[in-house]
Amino acid sequence: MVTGSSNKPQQRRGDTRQRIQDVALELIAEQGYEKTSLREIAERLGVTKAALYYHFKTKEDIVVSLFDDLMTPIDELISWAKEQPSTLETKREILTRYGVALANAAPLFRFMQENQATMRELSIGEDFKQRMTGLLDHLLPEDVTMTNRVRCFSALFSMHAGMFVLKDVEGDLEEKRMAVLEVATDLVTQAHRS
Amino acid sequence: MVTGSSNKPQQRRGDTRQRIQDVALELIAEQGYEKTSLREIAERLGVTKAALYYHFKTKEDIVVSLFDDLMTPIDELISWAKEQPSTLETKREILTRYGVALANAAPLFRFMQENQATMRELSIGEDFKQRMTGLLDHLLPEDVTMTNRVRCFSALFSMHAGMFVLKDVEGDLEEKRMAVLEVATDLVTQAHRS
Amino acid sequence: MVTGSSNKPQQRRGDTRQRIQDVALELIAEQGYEKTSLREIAERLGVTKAALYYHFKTKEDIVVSLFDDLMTPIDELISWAKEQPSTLETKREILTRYGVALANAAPLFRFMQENQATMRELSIGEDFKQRMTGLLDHLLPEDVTMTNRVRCFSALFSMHAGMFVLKDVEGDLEEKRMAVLEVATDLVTQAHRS
Amino acid sequence: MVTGSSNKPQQRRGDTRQRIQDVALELIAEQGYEKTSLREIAERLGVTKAALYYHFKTKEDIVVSLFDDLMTPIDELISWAKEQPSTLETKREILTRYGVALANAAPLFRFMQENQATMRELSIGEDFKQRMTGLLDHLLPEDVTMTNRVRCFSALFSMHAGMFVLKDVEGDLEEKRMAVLEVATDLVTQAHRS
DNA sequence: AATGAATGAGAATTCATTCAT
DNA sequence: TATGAATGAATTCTCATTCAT
Repeated sequence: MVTGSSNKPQQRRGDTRQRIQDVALELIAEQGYEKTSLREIAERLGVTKAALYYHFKTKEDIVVSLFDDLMTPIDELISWAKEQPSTLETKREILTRYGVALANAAPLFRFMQENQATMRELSIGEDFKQRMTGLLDHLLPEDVTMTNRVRCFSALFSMHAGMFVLKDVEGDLEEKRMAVLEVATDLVTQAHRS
Repeated sequence: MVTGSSNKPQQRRGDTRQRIQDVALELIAEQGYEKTSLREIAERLGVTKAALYYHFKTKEDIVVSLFDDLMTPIDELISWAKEQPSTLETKREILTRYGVALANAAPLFRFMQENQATMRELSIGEDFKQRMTGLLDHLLPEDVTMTNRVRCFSALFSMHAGMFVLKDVEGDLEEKRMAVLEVATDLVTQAHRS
Repeated sequence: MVTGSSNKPQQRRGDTRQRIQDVALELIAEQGYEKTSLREIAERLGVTKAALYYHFKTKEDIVVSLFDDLMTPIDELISWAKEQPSTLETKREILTRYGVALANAAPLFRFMQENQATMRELSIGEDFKQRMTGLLDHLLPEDVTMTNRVRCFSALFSMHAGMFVLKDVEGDLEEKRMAVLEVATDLVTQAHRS
Repeated sequence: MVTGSSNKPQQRRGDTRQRIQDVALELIAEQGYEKTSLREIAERLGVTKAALYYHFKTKEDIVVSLFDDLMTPIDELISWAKEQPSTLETKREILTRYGVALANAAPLFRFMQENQATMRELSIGEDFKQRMTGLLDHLLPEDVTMTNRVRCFSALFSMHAGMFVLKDVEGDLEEKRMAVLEVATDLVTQAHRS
């Protein structure tokens, strides 16, 4: 992930902003938002706290910036879904694609999953909830009973909780991913047929 | 929620410890663990910070004490499950009872759900994970494929995530609860039959 | 030291005051005055902090009370010295007797030695300094040069520093005590003869 | 003692670290380590407590830093002693030089003398004891009886206790210093000859 | 002779943030 | 593109002390 063409330890230039984001994500996913201090981030990067403020206006800003990269694929997925017919096939494809997006931004989802209290105050919380609702709309069947709604919700939710919760279950990672996707697909399928 | 019939702020005697727990739970569930300061708790109670330290050794201790009351019903549920035959009927009953325990300690589950990063460092994190695994064992079918494991996990998980996530879905609270229970039961049933 | 006629762990009665003093001395000698809290003393005794306040007015009071027992023998020594002729023989006897007093109250002297900064603010500091000066007067020769004054001071000082400083020198305790006394006597003898 | 010629409180730049050390030493020597709070140091300097933490990691760190400057001359003295022949002349010179080092760092020695209980927990305690033992080795005669050991110990000890203890004895400071040195030299000489 | 409950003052430390250079 | 120096506000926690019972 680090390109590292130079050999001088501190001197990568131009990519500082990116490196801040990398380190911030890593630390925050591991320790939580409030437990991760700017001092810690700066230290691990070998720069001063003040340097962080050259690149970002506030601590919150750093986190928000992380989500910018995440939201795009989801927005694209929603756009794509909007133009498809509302078939079971489409719904399955949505879940599959969502699984890919999720795998590509695993640490970020972990952060979201484990810092919900923080998310709520970080503006992005609301942003994300909207995306989820957006996706949900495309999974729901015509017959929107409460049970079906829960089923679809559960499908989505299980997908991005599953990854982290299953961490300490033995078994191949890819196998787990498939299993999660299967269960989610089942749930949506049942909703569709009921 | 506070049982006291009087509303004079200072005059209840002897129940301070309980009142600290009540207020702490309320605030922490709302704002998260790290965002909730002892000053805030004390102020809302009309006592000094030092008073909190008379009743609890540390901030962490307050939270841990909250979980003591929660763990008991779950432990009892596990004990009960241990002595039942491993039938589908039993599994359904487990979920039903779990749902009750969950409803009785809703704010605490909300806290857990939304402060997972914190839980991990609060010792109780591990404690709770063990209970979950304990329950899971009694839900799993004889044929433990990965998919089935995920199904049961998903059932359990959906139950205690569901309550809060469905908060802003319109509909009667009791109806939602029933729907969640139904979906969870379905998942376990499928695992059992597969 | 503890009389212990009863067998119930907490129930020794009547001697609480004494027990507070014992524990306080022990802890303070070990950790210093400010580092030793009343909570710690109370806990080690199995009583509440409030109980300490039944027996002593303040924390300082506890320490002051310890010195009451110490000062008496020294005062007696000074009184005795006052009535002796100012011979070398008398001076040697003073040192010998001082050595005994010192051995009898070793932990207290250790406390004094190691908490001088505290002593200065604890009133007793001045009290003790007066005693020292009183003793010194009886050791000084007629010819009071600065050097002789230092010699006598050094004698006295070495005696009550010696014990603790020599702690980690190998050798029999009694042997060390004798050596210290010998050196002190030498110093006073030289002053006397010069 | 502060070299600065100006008396404007805020305007010196770049020397803050040094100023913190100066003020800390002054206050701690006067009141003891635990009685001196960072607030007090900061206030007297006209900066915030947080500024202290920019320059030093902890309160303990401030004190430790003070000793760094002190240890060097003593280490040099020991090194020097190592290369001299073990004659009486050398030993006298050691004491003389030690007296100089002592005079140059008087407040620090006063702090050590009066806060021994604190020193023991401040790591530097052990450091210093080692230096003392190092010096002692070069003062001891070939015939190491317990009495001789005490004599040398007493010599060293009297030197750095003497300064402060003699504070309230009337007489010229320089004269006292000479007297102390004389008595110490006498003690070592006797040990050498015995 | 002692406890249970509390207080007020203050401690050390940490944090996000700012700004002149 | 950064750093060095600092701040203000907060935090957790500890302490000696008090007082009604």
